[in-house]
Amino acid sequence: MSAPVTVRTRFAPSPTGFFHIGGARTALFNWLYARHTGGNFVLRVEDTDKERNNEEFLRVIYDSLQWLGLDWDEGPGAGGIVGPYKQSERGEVYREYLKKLQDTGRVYEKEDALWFRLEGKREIIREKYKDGDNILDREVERVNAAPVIVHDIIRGDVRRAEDRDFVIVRANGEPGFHFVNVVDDIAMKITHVIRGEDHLSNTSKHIELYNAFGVTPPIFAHIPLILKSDGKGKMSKRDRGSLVEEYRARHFLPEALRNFLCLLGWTPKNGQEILPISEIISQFELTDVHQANARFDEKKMCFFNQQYLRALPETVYYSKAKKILREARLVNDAVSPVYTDAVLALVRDKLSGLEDIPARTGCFFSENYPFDPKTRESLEKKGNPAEKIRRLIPVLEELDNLDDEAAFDSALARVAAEYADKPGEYYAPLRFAVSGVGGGPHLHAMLRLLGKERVIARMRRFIQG
RNA sequence: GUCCCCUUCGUCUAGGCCGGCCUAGGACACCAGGUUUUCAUCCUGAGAACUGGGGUUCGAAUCCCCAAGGGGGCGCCA
Repeated sequence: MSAPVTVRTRFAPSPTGFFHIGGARTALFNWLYARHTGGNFVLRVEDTDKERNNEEFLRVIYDSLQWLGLDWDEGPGAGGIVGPYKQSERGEVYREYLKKLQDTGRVYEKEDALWFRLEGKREIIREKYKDGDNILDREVERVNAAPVIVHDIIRGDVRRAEDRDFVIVRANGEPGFHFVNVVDDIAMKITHVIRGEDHLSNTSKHIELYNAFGVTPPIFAHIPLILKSDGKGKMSKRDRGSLVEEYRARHFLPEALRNFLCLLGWTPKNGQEILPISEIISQFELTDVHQANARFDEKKMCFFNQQYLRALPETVYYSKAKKILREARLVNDAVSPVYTDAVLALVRDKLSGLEDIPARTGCFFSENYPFDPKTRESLEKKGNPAEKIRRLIPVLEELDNLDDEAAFDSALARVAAEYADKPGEYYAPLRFAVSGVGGGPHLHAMLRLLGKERVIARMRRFIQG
């Protein structure tokens, strides 16, 4: 019996671009597994390539992780005993491990860089390789190394042989990815390496390094990739809808995105799709993660967002929605909070997401709302909307107010009867006249909230415009 | 080119390890009806898949082999 070991997972982003969905899902699975096992989730910044790194990208990563609720136990801002957690600050650790590796006699210098030497017979071969879209030809030294086995929780044992030496310290003196990745996972006592399947082929290099260091490799779990919603290949930061910060800017609910991401490559045993994170944490197992890549479906993502929006407590909804209204400059301090709340209550069940709020509520906060040309066109096919509105004005003026729905309906029915129309033909034009759009909340509730004076003024504006 | 991974409805998937309960279930999307005298809400319903070929077996979506297709790697990027 070996002593129980605390699980330590890590997310090791490289701040060379914005934070995309694939990275977020990798972070999420690492986080979930750590939380599930009561282990630690470490954040490590892989910023060895100084040319391509940038503070702003780093900020985006921290913010996005926090927004998604993926808190790290160790890492930048959180401290920890195996730091520092930025590779740019770990030069000493790398020098120490480089020395260890050099002592094994497996390191040699070529063209100012330091290389790791594989063991096996060597031969020079010509091989074809891909450079962008071109297939080119080159001469390389191939090593007939013994295959290594990657013990992968998700894929089983994968055999793969490395066939060429690789760089561990670049000519500019900076240590390279394979080296720092392995060194840090050793030094940080990482027990489970959960990363995208695109790293599976690299893992044989990593195992070679672990073997050279005389260290037992961690447990690997190569998770499936997220493919773009349409077209070929995996999702990349250039694809539309691939950036976490984009969903944040669009006021998606982070819990919804997170829940949706969980389901890309993993399914709860009970089949329930929308479930609280505590439930996901308790059900999450790496052995249940799928092997096949998944395509990102933004429509389903939106559905999740809508479901989470419906379930939001009222006070949370109001406060998030008001923030959006202020940002969109639809309301300011002069607008009554009671009126604002009433508007927000009215539109809530029509929203597919918080991002719809400005469009859905605009007509409640301005008398100069635009008229949607498409709706106008379809109304005009069924008759003359302006004429119908003109007929309604005197009748509505006779009412004391618009609070009584029955009184309003019967007034409208009288007009319809007078012109031998169906009452139903008057509702759509009236909605359009007072809001400028074809859909929206319950018509009567809208009229009541606007009040008789504003409604009639709006009807007049419609006739003139 | 080469190595590695994968392959159930349009998409995400259940089932596969322990072959018969699968005339393959759910979700999103789509389509059709209905309700709401407006509506992007709600309700009901329909269509929609085991990549192909061999094998093993009384019996295969489920096990084995091959092929095809998809994805990824093959950087002094990470």
